[in-house]
Amino acid sequence: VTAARSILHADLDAFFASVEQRDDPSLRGRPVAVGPGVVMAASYEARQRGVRSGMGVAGARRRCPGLVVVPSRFGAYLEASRRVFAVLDAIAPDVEPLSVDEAFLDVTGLERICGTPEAIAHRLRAAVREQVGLPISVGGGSTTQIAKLASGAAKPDGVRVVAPGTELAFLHPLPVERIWGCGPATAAKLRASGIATVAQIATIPEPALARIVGKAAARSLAAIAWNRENRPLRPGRGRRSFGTQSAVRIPAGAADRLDAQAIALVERVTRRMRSAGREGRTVALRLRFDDYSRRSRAVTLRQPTAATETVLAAFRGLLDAARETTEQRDLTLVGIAVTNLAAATPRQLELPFDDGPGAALDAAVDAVRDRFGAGALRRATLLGGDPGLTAWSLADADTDEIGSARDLRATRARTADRLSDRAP
DNA sequence: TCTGGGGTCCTAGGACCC
DNA sequence: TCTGGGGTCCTAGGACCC
Repeated sequence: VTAARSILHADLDAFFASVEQRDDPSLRGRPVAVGPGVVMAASYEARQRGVRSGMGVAGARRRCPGLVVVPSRFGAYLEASRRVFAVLDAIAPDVEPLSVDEAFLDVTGLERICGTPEAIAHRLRAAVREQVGLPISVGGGSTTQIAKLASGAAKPDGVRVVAPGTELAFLHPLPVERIWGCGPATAAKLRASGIATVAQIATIPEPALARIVGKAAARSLAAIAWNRENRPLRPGRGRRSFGTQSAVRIPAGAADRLDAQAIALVERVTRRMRSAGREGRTVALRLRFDDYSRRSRAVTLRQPTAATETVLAAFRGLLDAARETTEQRDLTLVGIAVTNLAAATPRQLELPFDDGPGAALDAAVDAVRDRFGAGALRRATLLGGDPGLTAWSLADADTDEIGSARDLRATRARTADRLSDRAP
């Protein structure tokens, strides 16, 4: 027997659009869409007139003549997101980010100290409103599924907590596509078998359900329909991949035009990885064609890397491997993802310090050239200089753009001074 | 509503190892 | 030469989410 859990799901309302309305008072009360091209977020005023995210901007304007379309400002959204998460982290010990604008909070057992889930939810909303200036809705319940659905019911700008014992009454009338995790493919299979509501899922024996949607999906749907789902929260697990993609229009057989795209994609993704201090071992190519079919190719390297040249070489190999497909169909999207992430390992050597700082420096530089090649060494930085040990980190051209031989000499002079200070 | 850019997870099959 | 059971890693594709 496990104790009942108490989960909150906090979800910013029309996130990007709300940030725009917060930062530009003239947008408040007006229908706003964040674009360009495709609606990435629509304010509630715009939603009332039928604007939905994912719509083309042209279609959105047709439905909603007064629509104000503003360009997206991802920097501002990330900053707002960071501040919201700071508020959430102060409210509950376990916070699992689901995306930039939503998170689960585990408030199990906090009742005596912090109040009921409702009370916590109201406090959370007030804090986000005061400290970040954004509307946020909060749902609560005994499982992540219930909390997630409840926050949807709470929108906009509200709270909804599903009381223990009332979960099935809340769940069962819902159409199957409202289930978090039941998308178009699964919903279509269920509908084709005459299953339209969660209540109907609950009445079907799991083996029969498995024949419709497969074993794994059946197990998870059955658990949800009886509110037995017990997905644990995964606070602070960190990202699993870096990726970037770009919608293109490249006719069949014009694969030579892909190389410029490839370089741009690889540079963008490796730069982000380096500034996050991460490296990855698996490089994946994603292609989409004009009929929306997709192809992917992947390769796993022996060592994790975030170096542009290394990733680019791998990516070009994948493009080559996919050549037959790009020769046959028009390409509409090309993307890259790097997975199998690891923390970037600083290139670091530890050397004995027996013969004084000058000798240690020279030995370090020689050892580094030996180990990583002369070209790799652009700058050396002292990490620590305990008597007896020196530690150096190195940057190659790819991880440190300002590295140069002159910098190296300057660095050596500086570190030699510091080493003398520490020398016995 | 015909489609942007960023992610996550699952599954099946093959290769390889003991 | 044929044959277990168990495990890991990798690739391709699919589904789903915001």
